[in-house]
Amino acid sequence: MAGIRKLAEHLDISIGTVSRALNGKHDVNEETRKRVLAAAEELGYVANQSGRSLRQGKTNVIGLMTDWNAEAIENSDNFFPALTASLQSVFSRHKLDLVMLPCPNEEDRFEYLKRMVARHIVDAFIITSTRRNDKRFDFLMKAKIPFVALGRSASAHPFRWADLDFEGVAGFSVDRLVAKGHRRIAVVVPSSDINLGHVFLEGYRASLQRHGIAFNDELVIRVGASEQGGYQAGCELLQLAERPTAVILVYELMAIGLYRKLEEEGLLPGRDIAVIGFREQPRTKFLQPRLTCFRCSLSDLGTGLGEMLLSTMKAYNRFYPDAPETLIWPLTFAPGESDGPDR
Amino acid sequence: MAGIRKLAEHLDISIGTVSRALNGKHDVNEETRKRVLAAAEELGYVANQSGRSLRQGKTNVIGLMTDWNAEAIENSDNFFPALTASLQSVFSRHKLDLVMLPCPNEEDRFEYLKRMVARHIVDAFIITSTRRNDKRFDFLMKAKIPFVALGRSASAHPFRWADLDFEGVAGFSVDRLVAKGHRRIAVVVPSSDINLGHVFLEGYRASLQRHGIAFNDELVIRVGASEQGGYQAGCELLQLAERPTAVILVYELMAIGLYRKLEEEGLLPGRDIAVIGFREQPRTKFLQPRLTCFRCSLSDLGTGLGEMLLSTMKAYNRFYPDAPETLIWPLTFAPGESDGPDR
DNA sequence: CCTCGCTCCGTAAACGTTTACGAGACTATG
DNA sequence: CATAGTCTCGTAAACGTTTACGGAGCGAGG
Repeated sequence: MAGIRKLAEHLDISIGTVSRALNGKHDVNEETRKRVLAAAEELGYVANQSGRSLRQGKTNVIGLMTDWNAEAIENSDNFFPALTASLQSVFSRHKLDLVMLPCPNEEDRFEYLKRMVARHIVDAFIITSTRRNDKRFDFLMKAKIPFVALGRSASAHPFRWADLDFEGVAGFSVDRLVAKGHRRIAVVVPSSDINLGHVFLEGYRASLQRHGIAFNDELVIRVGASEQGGYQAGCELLQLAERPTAVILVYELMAIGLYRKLEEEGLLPGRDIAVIGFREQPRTKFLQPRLTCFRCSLSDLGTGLGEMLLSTMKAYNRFYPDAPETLIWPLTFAPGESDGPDR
Repeated sequence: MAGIRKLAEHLDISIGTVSRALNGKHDVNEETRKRVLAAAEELGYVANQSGRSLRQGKTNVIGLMTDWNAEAIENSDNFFPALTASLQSVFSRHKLDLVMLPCPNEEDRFEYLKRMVARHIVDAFIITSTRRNDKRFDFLMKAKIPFVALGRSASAHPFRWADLDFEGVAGFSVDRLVAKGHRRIAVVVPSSDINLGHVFLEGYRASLQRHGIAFNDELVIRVGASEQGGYQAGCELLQLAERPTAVILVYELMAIGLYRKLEEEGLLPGRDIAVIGFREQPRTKFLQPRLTCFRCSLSDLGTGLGEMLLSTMKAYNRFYPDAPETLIWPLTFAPGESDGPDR
């Protein structure tokens, strides 16, 4: 309720000067500034964000847009909360607040984004769960709104993104399995249009080619990105005429369902079929035999994403989008027993 | 960029009428309203939130405040995301948006809240991780800002809250363990001032008394609300001169650490010591032997909380806070083998 | 003494809405 | 015909900031 006007007349100073003093403008006497700051502290004055936003045409708020229906929440398994922590800490140094924009998916994600843009509720976006064909990026670029993406897309125009190193993981996994003597290596990817599936498959394909192994479409299983999906993948794998000797999972929770299915069939990961998972998570740590997979620091990834967005916002008018920056985030190998003994 | 002014002159109508038409006021010709709505749709006009907020003195945004340092995120394990889904769906029906206010805890939670209040960034709050002595509630009530809490507190003034049924769980668990012949029942609670520990202990105490068992402070273990906390609790339990025959964990992830410690000592839950966990989670489902615990529908709890807040906001000026409403959320029993066979 | 530049501050106009108020054009009622 | 009431709509004043502009005061240089 304070208001800058109250503060000004309490100090017997014009509101313009008060505003300048609080915002650190240089054309104000240091003595005056001290008085203003002291009075603001005393009266508990904080600038009303609506007024400021209206005048400045910006809100100092960053929006993290996520798919957020019940299923997505369950399967994302604390991924975004872990990311927000480091994002938050990067942004807070620049007086920016982070809010999550949970898209309830009943309506289209594109419509949701458009509404958020029109409402002028945030200055910039972090877009996640990128699809291969994702209208959101061209829209944001046309609207000249800064953003970065977590994940790639097939947009015609370049934009800034960060992503996990799917190519690296695909190459490493195939190399390792081939070295152990495997030739029939299946891969399980999410069935949705989410882009990471495509990226991983490209890496997988290239790796096979390097080893002179023909790509076999039958060995690509597409299921939901969940535990249940992993179970279903297990069913499909075991129904193949010629059973694969190894399988790579592109989403971590799938490992849980796959293990369950294998156990039902009396099969043991690492002995009867080699299994490599993707990202290690608390829930996959308890699998027996221990899952061979990769580790990834989400907090560092968040920091990288945040700084990328800051640089985008700063440089926006000058050279964006001619200088897209991208970031491929490495994962470190975490060997278990599930991919079998070395040969 | 559209702006209501552009829209008005495109229609050759005053901006006042346009605004009234869009907001569904009754003093506008139906014919005119149709034209306005059509033009708004065509030009993609959506009201600028800053302007509206400034004029109306409200933002139509609800803030969900959470402790959100790295540790809290890890240990909350998808609890809040699951809650936001149902909150979101309740609020969206009333044209309200939900944002998460992640308090990075470096600074005091109280200061953080005060800043958010002064910034006028949200109309109402949902407060979580309530402490026994929590200054936030009295502050919000004095400031006349609507809120509900997830969890109770020891505030002098009544306010609206929802909470899990700790008393019910405590009573049920003690009853069950006593029926199985246990007399030396330990309990592990979070060591922080978080209020649920106190509530649970009261229920535990009352239950013991009903069964004529003396309360023994030695059997109350206080550790961090995490896997590691559970491990540490295991260490402390096993060091007691006279080992308890049963233990109740007031935070679910503790079970994982406790199992690990017991395994290291060659002890089996359910055979050598009875264990009852609190809320079942994906991560606790895999424990062997299966953990005896309780289930809870987070989405229904979120709906309840959301509606409680709506009613608070609506009724605010009339009878709040003289008519506090509270909600104790039930959990259903999910028996496993970890609490031993019946006798 | 005049002019220039510098420092500091006040004035007032925006930003995009909502809404109290009043006015004009009707209709109904007497 | 006068009056009151109803239905529409335009006018203009807020809401709380930030910021372009200009002016007052003062010292320095000519």
